[in-house]
Amino acid sequence: MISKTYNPREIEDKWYSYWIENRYFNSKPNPEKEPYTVVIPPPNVTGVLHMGHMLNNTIQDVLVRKARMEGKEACWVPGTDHASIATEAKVVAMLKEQGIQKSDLTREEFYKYAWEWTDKYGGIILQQLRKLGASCDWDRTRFTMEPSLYDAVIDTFIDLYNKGYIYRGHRMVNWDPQAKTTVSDEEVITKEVMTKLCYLKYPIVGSDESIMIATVRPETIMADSAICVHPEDERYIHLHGKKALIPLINREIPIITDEYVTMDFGTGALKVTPAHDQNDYDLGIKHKLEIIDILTEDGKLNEKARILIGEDRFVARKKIIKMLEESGNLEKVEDYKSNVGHSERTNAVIEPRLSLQWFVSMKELCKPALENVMNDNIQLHPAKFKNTYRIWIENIRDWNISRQLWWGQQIPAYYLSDGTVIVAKTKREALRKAQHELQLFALTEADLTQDPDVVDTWFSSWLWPISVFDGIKDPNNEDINYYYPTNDLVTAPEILFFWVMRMIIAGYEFRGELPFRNVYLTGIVRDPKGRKMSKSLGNSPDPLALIDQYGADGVRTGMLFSSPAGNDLLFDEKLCEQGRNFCNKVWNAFRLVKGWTVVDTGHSQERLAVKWFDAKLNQTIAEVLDLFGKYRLSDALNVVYKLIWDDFCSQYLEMIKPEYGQPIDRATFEATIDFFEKLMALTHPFMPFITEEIWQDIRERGEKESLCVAEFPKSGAVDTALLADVEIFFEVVTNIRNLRSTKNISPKTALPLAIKTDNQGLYQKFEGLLAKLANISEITYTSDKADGMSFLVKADEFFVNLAGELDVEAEIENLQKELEYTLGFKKSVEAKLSNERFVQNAKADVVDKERQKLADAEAKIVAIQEALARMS
RNA sequence: GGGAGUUUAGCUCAGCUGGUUCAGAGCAUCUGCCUUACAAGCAGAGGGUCGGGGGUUCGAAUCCCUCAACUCCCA
Repeated sequence: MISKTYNPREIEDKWYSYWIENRYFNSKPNPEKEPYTVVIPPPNVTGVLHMGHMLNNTIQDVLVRKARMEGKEACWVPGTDHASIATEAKVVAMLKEQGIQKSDLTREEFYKYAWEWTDKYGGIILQQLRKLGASCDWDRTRFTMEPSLYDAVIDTFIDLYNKGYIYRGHRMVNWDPQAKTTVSDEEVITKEVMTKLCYLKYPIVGSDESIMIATVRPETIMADSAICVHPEDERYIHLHGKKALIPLINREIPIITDEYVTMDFGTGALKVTPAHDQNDYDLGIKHKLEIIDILTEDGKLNEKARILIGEDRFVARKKIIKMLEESGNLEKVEDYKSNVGHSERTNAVIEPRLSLQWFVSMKELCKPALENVMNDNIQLHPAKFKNTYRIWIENIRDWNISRQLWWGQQIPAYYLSDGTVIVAKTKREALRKAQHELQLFALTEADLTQDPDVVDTWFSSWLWPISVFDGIKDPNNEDINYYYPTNDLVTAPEILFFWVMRMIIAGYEFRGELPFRNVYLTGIVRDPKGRKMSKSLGNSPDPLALIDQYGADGVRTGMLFSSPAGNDLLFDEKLCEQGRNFCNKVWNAFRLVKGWTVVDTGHSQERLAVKWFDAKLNQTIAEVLDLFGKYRLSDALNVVYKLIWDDFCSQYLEMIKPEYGQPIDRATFEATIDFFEKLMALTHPFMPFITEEIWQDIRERGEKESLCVAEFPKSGAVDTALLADVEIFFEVVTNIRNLRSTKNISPKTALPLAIKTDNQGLYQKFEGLLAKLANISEITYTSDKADGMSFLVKADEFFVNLAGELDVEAEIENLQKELEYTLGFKKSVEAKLSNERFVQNAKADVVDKERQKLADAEAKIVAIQEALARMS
């Protein structure tokens, strides 16, 4: 006895183990097959599966499973990212709980803890992906901090340094004074904060006059290098070239002009503080101003400030306002809303700070990355992202790659006591270089100090498509030669720049080739109200709980139903419910077919139904393949959904279904099993578990057979004439059912039908099916009229004898409505055709179509008018 | 402040290079059904001035201009 509802729990683990045991997901280079490669966007090793991963990995699995079934050597490489900031933060927090300070540990000791932590919690997410059905080659699991990938990062650093792309320089960086590290732009969260806008008077040297500036950072006036006004600002023209005095410390600074200044903001005069603001820094460079850094690395004022030394920047702000007030330099204070950057990790206010950092010069490197996306060598799906990509890459800045952290790949730069830099893979190598190239033969390893910083995490993940195949370390190995370039990358648009673009750069730089051919950009998973899913809002469902409740197949299809590429997905559990219901529908179709007894009659009783569904199936397979080619997976799924639910279940199975307890003839049965098998194959990429279960049970299978390596359906010939005829047939059926519905006649009551048509042959074909689907007792053909309610399909008239009272009035009304509509239709067509310019300008086939429409409409009008004449 | 994108049924979205009375799908809604595969279901139905305005064209949801609203990215 097969269960009335589909029970995913019993089935999913069984088949996942079966797939793993039989190593269907494992791949090795096979020259006889075309490779199909996908590398997973490595989730943070600290990560836990969330809805974004679910969507992203479902899409990858659909693509990979389809490729595998198409006979390609499918290889999906899983792995995790060491995520230096996130992981280090978690390890530091864990140590703190144990009463250990990071500063108490040596780097080596810290690493021990970090690895312990990684081994313990890392990769939970990869376990969770198995529940989803992800068909990754788990033997190939990689981690960005494992030795081989670590080496790749170091090697590429040295390579880029030697090529002159990596340099060390003073730059304005985002400084977190609490964590005492730089943070990347993406780790800075800007928040709107209420602050005070202070209007300060700077006395003009050699005059009684003063110039007023507005600032939200009065504590930085001691770092001012100039006052800047717009060159055309009439208020200040007389001050050009003069000097002003910084209040409290009375240092002289020049008054300069630059068009950068907005005349109508504040007073139109700007204090220029190159050490503590990015824009001021740029201005400072342009005008060759002095750079005075008055802050320590933990955000306190240093001795260069001359006053308030040792005070925290925010304490100093309060104090200096008071001091300025007392000295008479403070004109007024206004409340002011401003956007202030905060550290994602510590929530400290980010300080723009000049520091000595490592950079990658991007201008040259990114040229092929722009070119090859613009010319579609690498295709973005949807293509609308090309524009954004181009604009961004055209405005690219040099990439700050050093991070003041421990967990990550340590920068392979060694310093001599005089500051000389030697970039080399190891200390020994660096020493050798120093001895040979610098002739410093007396040097020992003890004289060399390695840079304590690590590289930005993206500096390792940009190698991912190469490094997972060890293509940096061993550029000619079998794997990299076979699997690279990979085929499809599936990721979120928000890391298009941080990650995707950099992988493309790395691909061309280190392999001379693109890293992947297609980039499928998913949307962001949001809640039904359109808000981002977040822990604090508590609006993110637990993916594993969803799988438990709706089944992995249900959740997978639920996610895909409503997520065209590039569109955000407004996730609602109802979608999973729909997915689950779909599974149930498939399951019950299976139960029905499975329950039939088969009899050998020597012929097929339902040849027409079989021929029709064969055509429909082939047509839909072609459509699905086309949609896959365009990466329109959501649409592909919807097409399959309708094929199964509407065409297969609602129509086909009802056509061939024997009376209760009756057997089915073998030919029809075999055809149906064949269809079912193809449908399961077509659906497998979307719903791997239920399709495998049914596929395995619907026919005898051999020992090692599996749907996941069976052939993906190919489309065959489509009998379009038959499809068109069946459409007419369906319309007749719907009309009859509609009549029943409005007249309250049970579907169980068989009704006689009379047809007035010039095309008797068409309907004779469908007599048997008409009887079944519309419960028609007998069919007669008439050249005149017959008793009963009538309706029209095309120009043919149908009479259903309802045996009850005829509602002539209602019928006349219906006919009149239809007549009105058809007359209007005819009129609009005629208007078109009588328009000379239309006939002249429009394409011939468009005009022909219009003529055909006119003829059809005229025939229909005649039929309706005849019917009306009979009624009255 | 600069840039990109979106706006079509109650909701989420299709609608490719203008051409069926072109206005579509799924979900939701309404009506009637427990019809021996499935009530997680079946049969049927209603619902939209394609954001507003203007233009090009024989013809515009589709192309152009403009206004408005929303979203994202960079500053």
